[in-house]
Amino acid sequence: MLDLKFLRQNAAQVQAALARRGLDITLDEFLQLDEKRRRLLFEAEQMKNRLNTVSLEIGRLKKAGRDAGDLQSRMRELSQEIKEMDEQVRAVVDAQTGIQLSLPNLPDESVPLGTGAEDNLTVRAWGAIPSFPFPPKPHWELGEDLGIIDFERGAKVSGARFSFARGLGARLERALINFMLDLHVSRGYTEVFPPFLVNRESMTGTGQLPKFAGEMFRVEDAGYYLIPTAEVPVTNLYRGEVLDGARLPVKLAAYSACFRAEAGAAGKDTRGLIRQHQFNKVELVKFCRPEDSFEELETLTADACRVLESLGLPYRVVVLCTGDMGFASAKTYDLEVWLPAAGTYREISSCSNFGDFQARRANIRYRDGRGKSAYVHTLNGSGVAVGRTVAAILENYQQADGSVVVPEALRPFMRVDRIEKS
RNA sequence: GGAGAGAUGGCCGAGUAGGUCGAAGGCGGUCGCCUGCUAAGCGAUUACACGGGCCUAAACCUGUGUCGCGGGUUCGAAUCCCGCUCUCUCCGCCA
Repeated sequence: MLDLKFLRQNAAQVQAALARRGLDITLDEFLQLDEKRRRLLFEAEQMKNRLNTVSLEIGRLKKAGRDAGDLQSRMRELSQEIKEMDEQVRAVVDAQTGIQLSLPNLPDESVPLGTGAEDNLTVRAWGAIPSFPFPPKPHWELGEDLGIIDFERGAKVSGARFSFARGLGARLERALINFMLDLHVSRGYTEVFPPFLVNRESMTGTGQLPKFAGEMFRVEDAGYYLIPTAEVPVTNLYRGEVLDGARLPVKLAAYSACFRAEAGAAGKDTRGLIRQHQFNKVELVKFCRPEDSFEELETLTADACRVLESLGLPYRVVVLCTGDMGFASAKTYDLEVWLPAAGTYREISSCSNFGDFQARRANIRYRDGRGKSAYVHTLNGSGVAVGRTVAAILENYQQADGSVVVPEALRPFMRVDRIEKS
């Protein structure tokens, strides 16, 4: 959410920034509502002031044993008028807040201009792209042949975009989660295990609601939402709180299952682990001082890169252009891992600085010893998506005989050197 | 699921026969004084949001709202009534 006063005073600048995102949004209606709101508010407040003043007077008169019936009946009328006025104010505020909540964050000036994924810029690449003396198989074939991933029964038991992991496949999921969490904890993150269902307020706090209801699963009766990422519960951990400035930055690492409806992705990535309704992910979340957030984004991204480097998976880092960035983000780096069978890089992590956009929605502030409180800046990034890591390991470490070598760093967790058909 | 108790400022905790209560007192914080240093002591100060004064910002003054959330009664509600949420205790059930 953008600041009310900022919107009021810098409407042109905001419109220009949104235009960089490819959005043709005018703030005219918002500004008109704002003016109307202030006008009505002022009127309502004056009426209330009169009511309060006279009510005190009535109290005094009564105490003195004098009659105040006339004043009382007049105030009864005023009280009714105030009620109607409040009704009007509320309608205007709701309309204005609705617009405010639907405006995306402004891209940082360092973000390249563009309209879509093709305009993202590669920042750097790491690792040698492997060459195979045989045609590399896609991970779903490897997984099925090895008997470690079962897509068919996933579809039977649940539906399309669900799967079972089995045997060493299941152990691989668990190993990756433990490996990633251990790595991040060793770099100063505190491990958190969050709820997977959250309420509406939390989804609004991080920006999924009200705009993106269609992308999430919801528990009908209870009204809970299934989290699309641990970002939601972990960022909302401090919703409505004032953090001790001396404790910043707060760095948290959380494993969670993630649930996404993938509406609108019909026909995309229908095979394999790339786009499932449920997948595992380890997420990094930071709360920091405003002046530190862009530096924290760099280190957060580096922390995500470290996972891929430790696993020996070739990847590149791209900075998302203005047209491809997420709703709440001011700047985003995607990590893309190399998938040999497709011969392309695929997103495996997305690291974003949200500035105070989420903090304002979720009302997360900090305070130093004395002085006023201010909104923190929030950041998060995958560290990293587990399902896609499984896919990358299977494809990059496959052998001519169909077996898969286990990356060195994972062996303490897997307790085998190689995954073979059993 | 059944029975009961509760929710007040950064924290603890007063306040219910409705009327200067944004809220006593304490702790903590900040500033000043005192002190060779520390401890202790003394004085002051210490919620947030949104408006108006104000042309941009700060400071300041002023108004409105906020005592879990939402309604209601009343000229007037932290105090009375209704609904909801959450917390705690006991019983039952359960991984």
